[in-house]
Amino acid sequence: MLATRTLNSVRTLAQPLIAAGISQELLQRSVAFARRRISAGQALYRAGQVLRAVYFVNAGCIKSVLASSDGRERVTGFHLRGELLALESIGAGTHEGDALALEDSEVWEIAMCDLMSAAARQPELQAAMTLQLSAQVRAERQWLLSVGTLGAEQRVATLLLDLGRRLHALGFSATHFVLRMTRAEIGSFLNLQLETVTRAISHLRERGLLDVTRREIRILDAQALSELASSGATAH
Amino acid sequence: MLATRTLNSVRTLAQPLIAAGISQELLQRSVAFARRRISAGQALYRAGQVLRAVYFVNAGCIKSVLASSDGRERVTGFHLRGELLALESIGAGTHEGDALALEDSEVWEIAMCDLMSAAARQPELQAAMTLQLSAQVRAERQWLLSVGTLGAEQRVATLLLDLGRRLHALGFSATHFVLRMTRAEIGSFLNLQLETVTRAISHLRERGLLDVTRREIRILDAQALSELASSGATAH
DNA sequence: AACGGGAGTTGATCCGGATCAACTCCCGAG
DNA sequence: CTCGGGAGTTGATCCGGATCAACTCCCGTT
Repeated sequence: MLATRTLNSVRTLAQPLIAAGISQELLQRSVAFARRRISAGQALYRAGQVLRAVYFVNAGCIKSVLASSDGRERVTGFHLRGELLALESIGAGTHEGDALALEDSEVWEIAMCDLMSAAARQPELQAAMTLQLSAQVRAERQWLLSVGTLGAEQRVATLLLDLGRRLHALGFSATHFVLRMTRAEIGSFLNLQLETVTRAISHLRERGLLDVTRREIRILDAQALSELASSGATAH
Repeated sequence: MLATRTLNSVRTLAQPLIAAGISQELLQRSVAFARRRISAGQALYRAGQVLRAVYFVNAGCIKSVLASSDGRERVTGFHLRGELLALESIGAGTHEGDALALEDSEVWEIAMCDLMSAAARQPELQAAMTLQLSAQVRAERQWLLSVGTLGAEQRVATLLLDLGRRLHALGFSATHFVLRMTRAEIGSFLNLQLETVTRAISHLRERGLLDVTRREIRILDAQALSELASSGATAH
């Protein structure tokens, strides 16, 4: 089955390691790590905690959340297998945000001190980290552009297509999957209210682009969806 | 004169090198670079061009712009002395966006091949790049949070305070400066229309927090301004 | 089986900022 | 000096999404 590739230059919203140059294999032979299971709803780490490790998501789905001192808060990403968490907190000493498991998940915990010494020994690992981070900056910028430019429906469509694409890259169906997050979490990520997310999804369903039952999504017309997602900037 | 420090934990919107660990001095002795002058309005580089160098801003003001294939476009940053440009395009091979001088500026051009070989020789330079990039990711996230959470006036206030803070760090006044960018460029950065920027500034003036004459800004009550900037999320 | 509660849906209304439309002001070119 | 045009300001109106308010539905408990 061929990937339902979008035609336009939509970049992926998160940055899987493989694309960025840190192969899982390079990690495995370069540094020691410990497997760790987190059950749904549990925190992998919290904002402000001392940065002791970075985490490779091996299974499940993790959301990262950034909160400001005065209570404002936003989901900054949904992370699937193959993504690296907390790397951006290197240099800060503490975690910048929370990471919560949306379902039972497994991560590989890579102790900071091991990572640092391995990176010092192995220049290609250090270089891979640089690549990984620069790709993350690019993804973040692209996302900022999308959120700022697209209307509510377009943002939702973009997210659904992106999730499908990422799941497909992991061997799952790109068009039929189950959301691991609530409407509120989607809204927080897309900078929309949960009602608006619901309405956008409903509208996409009415137009025959999707089939939806609670969290279960079936993309019926990926082509049309991706055209919608990148169509004229209705701004907001 | 003491810095008009904001009380809350506002992070700087851009990431000066010094804070992130690449000292200017480390750069100077590690790699060769060429001085290059760009006059106002000229491009330092354009999206899609092959990434031949990264640039250290030594004087002036440079804006970076990200555009999507379908015409949407956003200013992603205003860069002053001490900032490094195009680092996030490492690994992409080509520049992700345009960089335009907002006034006559000087940059130090660091050829990619030199940077790469220097980084391979000097682990601390490679590590510094990692730090720089991770700080950039954090700044980007913080900004995403702000733009998504704050109302128009709060965003404008945040930007003005931030510019003041950064200028102050360079030895200039934090409260009296001249904007190098148009209202439209500010709007593009803040995800607002230019009229909205104008109105926000006017309103801040009416409330006695600012004194404004075209591009000349005088912050009269930094305290109140910073309280406003971080006050309750009126969302948008 | 009844209950309770979180998640999702849908409708009505409101509002912040976008959009459209004149203006003014300043600056640079001839 | 005059002229032209880009930048900024201000007002009027519109609209997308926020907000408020019922609902329904599903699932897990007791």
